[in-house]
Amino acid sequence: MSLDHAILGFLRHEDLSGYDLKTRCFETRSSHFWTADQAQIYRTLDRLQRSKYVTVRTRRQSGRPDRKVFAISRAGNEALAEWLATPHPLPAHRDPFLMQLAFAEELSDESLVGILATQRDLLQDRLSTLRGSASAHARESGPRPSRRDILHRMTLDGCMAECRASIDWLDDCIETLGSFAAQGESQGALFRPETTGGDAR
Amino acid sequence: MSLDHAILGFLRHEDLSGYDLKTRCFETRSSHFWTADQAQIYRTLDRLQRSKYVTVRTRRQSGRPDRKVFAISRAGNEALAEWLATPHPLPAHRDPFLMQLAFAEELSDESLVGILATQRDLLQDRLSTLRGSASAHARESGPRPSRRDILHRMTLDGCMAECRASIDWLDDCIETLGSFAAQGESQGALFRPETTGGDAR
DNA sequence: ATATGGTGTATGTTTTGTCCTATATTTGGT
DNA sequence: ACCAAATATAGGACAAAACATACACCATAT
Repeated sequence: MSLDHAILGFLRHEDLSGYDLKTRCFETRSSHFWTADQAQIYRTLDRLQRSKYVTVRTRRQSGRPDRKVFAISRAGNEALAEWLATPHPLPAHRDPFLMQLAFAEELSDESLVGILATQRDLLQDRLSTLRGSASAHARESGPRPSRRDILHRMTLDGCMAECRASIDWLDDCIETLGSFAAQGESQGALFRPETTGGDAR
Repeated sequence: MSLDHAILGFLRHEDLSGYDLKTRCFETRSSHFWTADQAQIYRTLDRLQRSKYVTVRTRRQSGRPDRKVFAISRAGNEALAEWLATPHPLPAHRDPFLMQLAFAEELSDESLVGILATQRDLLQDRLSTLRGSASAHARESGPRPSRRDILHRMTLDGCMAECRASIDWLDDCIETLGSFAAQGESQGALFRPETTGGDAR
C-alpha cells in the first residue's frame, strides 16, 4: 500500500508521467527510503486511475510516444491526507545480514570478520551516497529551505543516523571477534554484560 | 531466499517440526531480524524437502496429530555454508515512516510532532523488548556464552543500536519542529547546515 | 549504415509474504 | 460438563515486489 501513497505524494507536488516518477522521483528523491520497479509504477498508476485517485491526460508529442501525465484527484488528495495524518504500526524488521550473522556459528573467525568488514564497507558506501544527496539537496534548496526541503532533509538525516549506528556496531563486532580470536574460544570475558543499567532512557 | 536459509540455519542446530520453527524459532529467537508466517514456514519446508535440502521423518504420536520432524541434509548444509560465507549486497531500504515524513508538507506542526512522537514511542517499545530479550538471553547463556550465544547477542546489539539511533534522530526532529513552530515558517536558521565536515569518518 | 543510449509505456511470470480457513486432539481451568 | 488454549499440519486467495521482455521512436556518435 505504501507505493500508492508515495505516488500520490509525488503527484501532490506536480503532475507527472510514469517515466517522470521513475527517473525524477523513485530513482532520486526517494531512493533512500523507497524504491519501485518501473513495472510496478505503471501498474500502480493504472490501479490508482481505476480507483479514481488520479486522473490522466495524454500529451501528444511530435515524433516521440505519447506521454500520459497523471494528476492527483480530490479523492486521492483526501486519501493521502488521511494516511499522512495517521500513525502506522512498525513493520516487522527484516534484515538478511543479521540472519547471516546469527547463523554464522561454524564460520571461521577470519571469514566472519571478512563478512562483517564487507558489510561495513557497503554501509560506508551508502553513507557516502547519503551525504552526497544531502549536500546536493542543501545546495539546491538554498539558505531558506521550504518546509518540504526540511522534511526531505530529515529523511536523509534519519537514514544517515541509522547507517552510522550500524557502522559503529559492526566495528564493535569486529573488535570483539578480534579479541575473541586472540584469546581462543570460550574465554567468557569477551561477553560484554548487558548495558541496560548504564544506558537506560 | 532468506527464509530458506533461516530454516536451514535453525535445523543445523537441531531437528525441528514446522510448529517448532514457528513457536521456538521465528516467534522468539529471530523475531527481531526475521519473521515468518506459519503458512510460509510449512510451504518452505515442503519446498526444501522437494529440493532435498531437508529430510523428514514422521513421528507417530499417541492421540495427537503426527509430528513431521525435519533434519538438514548434506546438500542443505552445503548450500547454507556457502550462503553464510558469501557477502550479499545491501537490500533496498524501505521505510514507510520516512515516506510519511517526506510527504507531510501540508500537515500542521502539531500533527507532525504527534506523528513523530508516536513513532518515537513505538521505537521505544521495540527497544524495551529488545532489552528484555537481551537480558533473558544473557541469563540463559550464563557467564561463558558459546559462539552461537555471542553471535545471537550481536544481532540484538545491532538492532538496539539502530533503534537508539532512530529514537535520537526523532528527538532531534521534534526539537527542530518545535523551534520551527515557535519562530514561524521559513526562518531558515532552523536548517542545520550539513554535518559532513565535523562528522567525517 | 549501424549501434548505442535515452524517452516512453506496457505485459507476463515468478517469488515472497499475508490473511483466512479447515482439521483434529489434548490439557487445563471454571 | 464445557470452554478455551495449546499442539500440529495444510490449502486457497491475494497483494507486493522482482525480473524479464517487448514495442516504438529519437538523437548522436562511429
